[in-house]
Amino acid sequence: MRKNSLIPRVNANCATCSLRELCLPLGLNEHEIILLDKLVSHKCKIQRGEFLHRAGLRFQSLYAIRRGFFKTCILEKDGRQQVTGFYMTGELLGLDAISTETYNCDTVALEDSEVCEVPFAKLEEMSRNIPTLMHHFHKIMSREIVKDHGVMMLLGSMRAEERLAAFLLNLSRRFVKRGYSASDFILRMTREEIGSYLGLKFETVSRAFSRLQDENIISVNNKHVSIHDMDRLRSKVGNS
Amino acid sequence: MRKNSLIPRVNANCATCSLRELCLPLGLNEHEIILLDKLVSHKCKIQRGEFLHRAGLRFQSLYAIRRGFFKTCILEKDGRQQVTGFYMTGELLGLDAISTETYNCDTVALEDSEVCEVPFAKLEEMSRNIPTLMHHFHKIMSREIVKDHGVMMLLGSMRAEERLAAFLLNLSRRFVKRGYSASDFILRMTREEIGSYLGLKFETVSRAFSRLQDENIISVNNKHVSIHDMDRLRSKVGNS
DNA sequence: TAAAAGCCTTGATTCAGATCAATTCATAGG
DNA sequence: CCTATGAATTGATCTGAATCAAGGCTTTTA
Repeated sequence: MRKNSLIPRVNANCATCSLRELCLPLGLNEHEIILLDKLVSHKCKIQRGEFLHRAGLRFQSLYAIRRGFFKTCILEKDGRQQVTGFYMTGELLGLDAISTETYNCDTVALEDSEVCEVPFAKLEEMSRNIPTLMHHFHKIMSREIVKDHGVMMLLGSMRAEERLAAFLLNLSRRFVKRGYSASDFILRMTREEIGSYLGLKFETVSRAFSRLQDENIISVNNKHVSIHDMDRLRSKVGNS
Repeated sequence: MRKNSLIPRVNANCATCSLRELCLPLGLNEHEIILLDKLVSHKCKIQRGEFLHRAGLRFQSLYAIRRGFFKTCILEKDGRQQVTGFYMTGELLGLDAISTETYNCDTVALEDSEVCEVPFAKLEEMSRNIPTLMHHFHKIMSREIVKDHGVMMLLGSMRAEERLAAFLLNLSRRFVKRGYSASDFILRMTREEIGSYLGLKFETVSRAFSRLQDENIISVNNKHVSIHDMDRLRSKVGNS
C-alpha cells in the first residue's frame, strides 16, 4: 500500500464476509478463520481510477478484493501498455510481486472498490500452522498460472471474434460464481482495455461486438452486455 | 509419473547437485538440504520425444529438471495445440497442476532428459518446518506468473521479428545462468513449436530467422543459432 | 546406403486486423 | 445546463502474417 495514508482503513472481518468461500479463507474452520482475521486487519477503499499500487513499489502485502473491480497492466519502456488481467471480488492481487519483492504491474480500480490487506510475511508464518491455508494458497497461485496459460492460448491461436466470445464467457462465469446474472452485466473497462488484454485494437473489439450483436447472439449498449444465446456464443470459441 | 514403471529411477541428491542454486534448494542450509534429499528420492530418465505426463493424469508430484529440455502444451478440443512453455535444467514442472489436482498440459522431453520427482504433499509438509523452503517455493510460483505475463505482452503487442528476438534473448539469458554460451546454442525445438509458443506460423518464424540473419544480427544453421550482435538484437525488442 | 518422413526455406497470393478518418454518443466539469 | 473531453462506432484503405505451393535439406529407419 502506498505510504500516503489518506486512504481510509477499517477493520476487515473474514468470518462474516460473504466472499469467504471464493477467497483466501476457503476451507478453514471457525477457529482458523479467527486467526486469519487477525492477520487481515485492514481494509482500504480505492476510488475509481486510483492506483492500488504502481509497478516498482516494494512488495509487502497481497490484497483481496472485497468490493469492486481492478485491472493490472505492465508498461514497456517504449510506452506500450498491456493489460495483464481483470480482477473481481474474492480474487487476490499481487501474486506476481512475490518473486521480485516489488510490484511488477500497475493496479488500478475500474470502479469504487475496497480491498483487504494481507501482509505476506505474516501469511507465510500463519500458513505454517494452518496446512489448509497453505494448500489453498498454493491452489490460488496455481490457478493464476492456469488462467494465464488460457490467455496465452487465446492470444496465440484465436481470431478476434473468438477472443471476444471467450472473454465474455469468462466474465459471465465469474459473475455467476458471485451471484450475479450470467447473461446480463456491465463492463467495467473500456474497449481499449479489452483490446489490450485480448491483443486487439479497440476498433477491432468494437467491430467484434457489433458482429456478435448482428448475429443476435448478444446485445451491446455501450458498457451493458446481454447474452441472448449462450450456446452460440460458446460455439464461437474453438470452432475456427 | 505414469504407472508404467519401465521408466528407470535412481536416487536423487540435491546436496551434491550442481543445479542447486537454480532449483528448489536455493538458500537452504546443509541440514535442510539433507531433509529435502529424503523427499526428492527419485530421479527418472525420459527419452527424447517421450511424455513426462499427459494432460488429465492425476497430479501427485512436481518434477525438477536435472538434465535435458521439455515443452509443455495444451490441446483445445478442436485440435489446436498451444505450446505454453519451454523448460530447462533447474526449472520446475507441474505448477499448473496444483490447482486442479490434475496435470493440465502434456509435457514432452525435447532431448534425452532426467527429472527429480518432488511429491507435492510431502513438499508442503516439509515446508511447514523449513520457512526458507516455503518462501522460495512461493517465489518460484510467482516467477512463473511473471514469466507468463511477459509472454502475454509479447503475444499481445509485438510483431513477428520482435517476438523472435525476445525469444532468443530469453533463451540466451537462461543458458548463461547455466554456464553455457550466451551467443551460441542449439535449439531443441522445431520452427513449428517456436511458432506455437510465439503465436506465429512456422513459415513466419523461418522468415523472421532469415531476416535477422540477412541483417547480420544472428546466423542460423538449422537448429544452431549464433548471436553476433546482442545489442541490435535487443534493440529489435520494444522498438516498434 | 537408399528411401521415406519430417523439417525448413522461400516465393506468390490472400485476408484479418491495423491504421487512418469522420461522426456520434456519453460522461464529467465548469 | 451546456460544453468539453473521452469513448465508441463505422467506413475506407493498407499491411503483416497466414495460407498455399514447391523444392531442398536432415534425420530416421528399413
